[in-house]
Amino acid sequence: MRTRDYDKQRRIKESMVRLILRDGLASTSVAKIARDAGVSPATIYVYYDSKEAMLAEVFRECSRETYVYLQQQLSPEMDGRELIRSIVQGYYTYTVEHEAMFSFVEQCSRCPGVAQGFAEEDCFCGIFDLIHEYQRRGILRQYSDENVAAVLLAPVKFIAMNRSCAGRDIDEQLGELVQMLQLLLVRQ
Amino acid sequence: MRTRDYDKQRRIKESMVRLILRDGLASTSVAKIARDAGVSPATIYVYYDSKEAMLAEVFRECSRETYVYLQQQLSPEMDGRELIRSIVQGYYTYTVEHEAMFSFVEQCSRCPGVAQGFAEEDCFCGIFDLIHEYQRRGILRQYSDENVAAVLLAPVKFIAMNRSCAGRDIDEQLGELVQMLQLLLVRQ
Amino acid sequence: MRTRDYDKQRRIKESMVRLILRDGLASTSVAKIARDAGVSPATIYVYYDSKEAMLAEVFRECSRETYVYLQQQLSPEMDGRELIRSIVQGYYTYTVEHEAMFSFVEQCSRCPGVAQGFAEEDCFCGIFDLIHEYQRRGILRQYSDENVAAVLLAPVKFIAMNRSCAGRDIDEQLGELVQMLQLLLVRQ
Amino acid sequence: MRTRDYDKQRRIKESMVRLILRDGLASTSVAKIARDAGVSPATIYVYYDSKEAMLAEVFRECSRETYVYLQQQLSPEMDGRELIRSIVQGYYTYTVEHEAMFSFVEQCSRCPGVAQGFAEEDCFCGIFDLIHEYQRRGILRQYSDENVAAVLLAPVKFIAMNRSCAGRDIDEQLGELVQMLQLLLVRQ
DNA sequence: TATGAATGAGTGTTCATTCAT
DNA sequence: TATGAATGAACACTCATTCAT
Repeated sequence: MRTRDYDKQRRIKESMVRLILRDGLASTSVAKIARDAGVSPATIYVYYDSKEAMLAEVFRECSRETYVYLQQQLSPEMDGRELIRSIVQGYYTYTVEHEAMFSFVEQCSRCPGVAQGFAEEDCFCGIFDLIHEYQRRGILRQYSDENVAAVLLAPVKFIAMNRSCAGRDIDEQLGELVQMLQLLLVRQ
Repeated sequence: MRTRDYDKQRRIKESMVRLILRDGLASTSVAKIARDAGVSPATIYVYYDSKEAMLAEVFRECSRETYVYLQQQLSPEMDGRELIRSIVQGYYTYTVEHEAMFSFVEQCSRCPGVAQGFAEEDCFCGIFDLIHEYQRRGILRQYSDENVAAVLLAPVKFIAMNRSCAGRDIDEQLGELVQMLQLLLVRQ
Repeated sequence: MRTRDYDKQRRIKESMVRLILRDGLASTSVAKIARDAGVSPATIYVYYDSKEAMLAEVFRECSRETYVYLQQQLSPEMDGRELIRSIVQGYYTYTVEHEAMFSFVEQCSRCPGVAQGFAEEDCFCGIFDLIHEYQRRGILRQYSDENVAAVLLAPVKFIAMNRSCAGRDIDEQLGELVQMLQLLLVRQ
Repeated sequence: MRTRDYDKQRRIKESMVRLILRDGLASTSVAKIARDAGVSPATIYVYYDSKEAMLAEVFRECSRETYVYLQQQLSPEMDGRELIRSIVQGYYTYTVEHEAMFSFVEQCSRCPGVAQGFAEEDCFCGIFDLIHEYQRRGILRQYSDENVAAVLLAPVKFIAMNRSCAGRDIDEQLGELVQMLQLLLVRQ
């Protein structure tokens, strides 16, 4: 009996994610993904029950990965300002360096049936644990988790998405955003 | 000769926007839109050159509308804190009350070929004029336009999108966000 | 607006029926039918909602046609023996001359989902009216409708189906069957 | 070396027959049969060269079985009327109790390539031997084999197929049919 | 302007079968 | 013998678009 080829599955995932960045979710068909991954369309159905199931599964995987990466950038030794800087910078770097995965997640999260019952915030919980610790120690202000997540992540995403048409220097802009969020969140 | 029927065009737009909220961009076909709008598929091509052109055109219209509405909520008589509150509250209310249009814009904005060469920030310029005025008068802090837009809009969108799974009271959360942004942007 | 081309629909029906005789129900695809009928596969869906709906609709049409033809062979002026002879001979002739339609009906009638809720006997009712008249006049014996239909139709179908491998003369055989059924059904 | 597992082959056959009753020949795939039988699709090809060969082989087996069963119901001690009754009743009982097998045979018998070169009558030969004996002894009338088979089997099949929609009592109907065939075939 | 008919190209998915173990 | 992986070809069906009226 032939055994499962996990490299094949990896190629399928990567093709899907890359093509969705290039052509958009609506224009990425199973046949295109298969051709790009160098497998038969039927092979995709060995690994996934349906296109939607594939999208949903990879969507969840990618969502998790982002936050796992982000968490690895952080350590309890950092002071409050460093923590904010690392989150903002790390999240930005990730979205830019994993542009395809990021775009894929963004598109899936707007798509009914794929993102169903999945909240981005849930992945953020590991980071919340750290933030709570800082809040308990009086280093960060005591805002609600939802709003902390909202101001830490959403503006970065906004900047990452609009970065191509921005005239000014992106590092400078990001630096300013870090300052703003430090001012907002870190108890002086 | 019959004249162009603007009611028909309106119905087409509304059907498209509503169906994209319900089924997603990828699952909304010209035929479905036509059926929902009560016209023939061919009729849609009287008003638009192609599906993509239709998406792009309505996308631009909807994007503009959001900011027109937002601007109407604001007046130069407001003090700084009121200004921030109005922007945040107005934007939130709009996204919730025009859920379909908002979801439509979000989906299109990730879609290459539809959102091509269109930046959300461009629509924001009317509001920037007002903000610049407040900054000149020393009421608001002098952050870059990009970052001001980022912190004012993105967190609201984030909250609006995740509002269904939030345990806590949404008004309370929004109130806190307003306070945070007032603290951040308004010179005390 | 282009109008419906009923000749096209006729060709679709005929292709379907002919191909099902040649290849069997299970091996007759929509694409094959379309190719044979000289239309696009998509065109078939202008006239029918689905393959199953098409089968069911044409099945009903064909079933009805058989009995309409049969009824036309009969007249109240016939005596009892002539009536039996005409039914048997007419039914046999029809199945042989409309072999494709007959085979199509036979295959559909075994297929769950196509023949659902359709009884061959229902089409026979016009002929039953005539038979009842003969029974009332004491010309035919008073057997139940179901058994009269069973002995009049089923053996003919049986012979028609097995006619290729029969060694003996088919007309002679049919003649004998007529005699048997006259003996059975006509009061002497 | 493992030996051929006849239980496995039996399960494959049973699954095929059962599924074809439930879903129809056209909707019964090798994969479904394998899943239902609890084996791998590849295993089916250990026992059969192809799907068509499998259908043809099991079709022949099932056809034969019916007549073997029927023959067992009969004995030379019976008088003419008993013989007719036993054939009719036995055949009916068999079709009802082995509904799946019966439906399977019926569907295959219309399918070119499966039923090719196979006549139902051939299986009937054992019974013909007995019937010939009765004819020689002057108990049954001297009709041709084809017509005897036609009137004995086809009406029963007809009744069995339409039994669900019949309003009247099925035993009563079958009793009448027996009487009719006794009248027709047994020399008084 | 407005339309239902028509379509070639494509959709997601399953097919019967073979491969490698 | 027995299998899950793998597949090219086919499946039923829908797509965005154009045609003929």
